[in-house]
Amino acid sequence: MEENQNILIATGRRIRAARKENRINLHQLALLTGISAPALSLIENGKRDPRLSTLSKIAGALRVPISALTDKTPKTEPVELPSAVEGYDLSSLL
Amino acid sequence: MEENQNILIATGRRIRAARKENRINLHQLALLTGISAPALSLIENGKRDPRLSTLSKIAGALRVPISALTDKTPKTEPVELPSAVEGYDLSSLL
DNA sequence: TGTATTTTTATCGTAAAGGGTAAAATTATT
DNA sequence: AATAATTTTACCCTTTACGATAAAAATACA
Repeated sequence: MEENQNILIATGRRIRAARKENRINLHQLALLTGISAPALSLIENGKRDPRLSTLSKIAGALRVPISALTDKTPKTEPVELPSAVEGYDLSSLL
Repeated sequence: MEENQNILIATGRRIRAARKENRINLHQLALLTGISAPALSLIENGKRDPRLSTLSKIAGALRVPISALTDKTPKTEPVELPSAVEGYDLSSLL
C-alpha cells in the first residue's frame, strides 16, 4: 500500500488546500458533502482511500474538477484520452 | 445514489474506452492492475464505486491521468486549482 | 493563561469494495 | 451451427470506507 500512500497523501493535501481556499472548516465541508468531519479529516491526511463518489462530492462542494484533486500535474495541454499510441506487449504475461 | 451513478457510469465508459485503445481484455487488465476481472467488469459498467487507489492502478495501467477517466471535460486550459473566487455563504447552514 | 474553535483519534455498526472461483451469458471466430 | 474467447453474474470471504458519537489533541483567540 506504500505506493498508493503517495496518491492518497497528495490528494489529501490538495483537498485541504482547496478547502482552505473556500475558507471553510471540516464541519462545514461535512455539511456540504454529507461526509462526516472525521472521515474528511482522515481523507485530507491520506489515511483513508476514498471512493470515487466521495471524491465527487468533495470536488463538487469545493467547486473544482476531480482532476484538480487527484492529478499530479494540472495538465497544460488537453489530455488526448488514451495517450497510448503503442499497445502493450503482453506476450510475457500470457 | 442516483446522482453518483452518473459519474460512476461515465467513468466506467471512459475506462472501457481507454482499455480498448490499449487493445487489451479484462483478463489482461486484471494482470496489469492486480484488480480481478470481475471487479473491473463491475467498475466499467458503473456498478461499483471504486476507491481512489483502484482508479490510480487502472489509470496507471492504461497510461492516462486519472482525470482522463473521471472528468467530464478534458479541460482545455490548465486548471487553476481553486476556481472559487468567492467563498460560500454558509450563514444558513450554521 | 484560560476559553473557544478546529482538528484528530478512537470505537462501534453497517454497507460496500475487492479477491477468488465458477457458472452463465455474450460475443467473436472458424 | 459449433467452438472458443470475452464478459457478466453470483456466490463466499476479508478488509475497509463511512456515519455517528465522544473524547483527546492541537490551534486560535481573548
